[in-house]
Amino acid sequence: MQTKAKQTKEFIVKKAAPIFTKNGYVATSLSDITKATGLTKGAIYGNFKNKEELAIACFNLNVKSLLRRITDHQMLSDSPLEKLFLVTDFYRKYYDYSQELGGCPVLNVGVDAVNQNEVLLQHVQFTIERIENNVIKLVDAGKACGEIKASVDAAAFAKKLYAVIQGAIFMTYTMDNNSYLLETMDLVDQTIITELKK
Amino acid sequence: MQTKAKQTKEFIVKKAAPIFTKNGYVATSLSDITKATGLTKGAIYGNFKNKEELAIACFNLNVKSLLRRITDHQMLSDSPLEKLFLVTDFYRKYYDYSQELGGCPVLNVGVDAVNQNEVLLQHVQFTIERIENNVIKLVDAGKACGEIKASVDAAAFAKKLYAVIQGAIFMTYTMDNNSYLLETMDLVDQTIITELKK
DNA sequence: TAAAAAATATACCGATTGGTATTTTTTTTA
DNA sequence: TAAAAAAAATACCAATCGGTATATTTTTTA
Repeated sequence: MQTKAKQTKEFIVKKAAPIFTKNGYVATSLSDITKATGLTKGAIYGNFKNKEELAIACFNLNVKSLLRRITDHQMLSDSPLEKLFLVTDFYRKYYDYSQELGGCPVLNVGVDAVNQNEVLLQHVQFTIERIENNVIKLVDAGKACGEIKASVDAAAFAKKLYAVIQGAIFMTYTMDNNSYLLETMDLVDQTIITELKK
Repeated sequence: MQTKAKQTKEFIVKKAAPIFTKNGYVATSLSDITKATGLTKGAIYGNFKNKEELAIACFNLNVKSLLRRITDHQMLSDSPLEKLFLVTDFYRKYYDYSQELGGCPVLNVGVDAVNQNEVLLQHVQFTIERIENNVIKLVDAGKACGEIKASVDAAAFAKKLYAVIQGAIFMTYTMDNNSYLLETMDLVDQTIITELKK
């Protein structure tokens, strides 16, 4: 029962996660983390091998809460097609929600990690694949229950869907204008209707 | 005729621009730049007030060549509607082309600058507005010559178009997979046909 | 509650950061 | 071509970087 150890470790990750998302890997310093946690470097390095291991733990925490939120939101309906609309619905509120993560972890860490940190990049790639697989399963389920055209390429749709969503997130953050997310999600809804709906 | 001065200045920017795009502002050090240029810090600081001023000059150079390429590509047709298809066509080849810029300057500097560098962010925002305005003008011209529905909201379309494009760029770079750009541009073409084309 | 173990704090390390003052070299002007 | 001006190189600065060895404190075990 090593309660204390795990508690501190979780505490550090919780405090550091939004900082890494907001600033990026290189721009986040150990002193940023000691300041945010009120702990010293000894405590940080007692719980994490190095800065990279901490950054990965932070990314994993952010992804965990993000995926939980998306999954929870999808429970509002049993229909696969409706669940797809609930995905766009989720991202309509994403600008608000993602603030507590320090921004969009997939977008920020993704851009940050390309050419900079191979391990972090692999984690982002794996996360994207997980999210796309969720969409693929929804499309397949929609086919099975006759809501979605059997001719639809689920994998191709999932790729396009997530690309469009990430673009809307980027624009909303960069322009500090939520209408990018709102209007682009409308476009996605229309695409779902015209391309997928039977 | 201060040829020498301007020459060196341009030389530094040219060498430093892809480094800033690739690594981001904080992760790019002065020693990266002295190494890439073969010059010393004295030469850099003799030509630029500080690192920020150099980063802005680098971003401006990248944007200049990017906009020139888009504009040039649009000259392949006189029809406004065709010019819109030429935009998606340009971005189908963007993964190759943007490598020489060190990545997509709008995406990379945008994500990097949010919460980190207000001045750089403003430059990114201004660039996005310029690109969107180009699209708006094309849509308006398309209306004027009867190619595009008069009911289309040009500004809203421009926002959605560029959001989708940026998302495809992000996914292609993060997944190192050009099919995101290809397939998403197909989606955009379909949207142009169904939403805009008369 | 005393001893052992674990966790945290302190103090330090060499390397690197952005930036500057000064000297040397190069270019321009006359 | 010599003097003046400009540009670039050198040498330096304090501050900060990630990381570590050791001392101290706290927690757990017996």
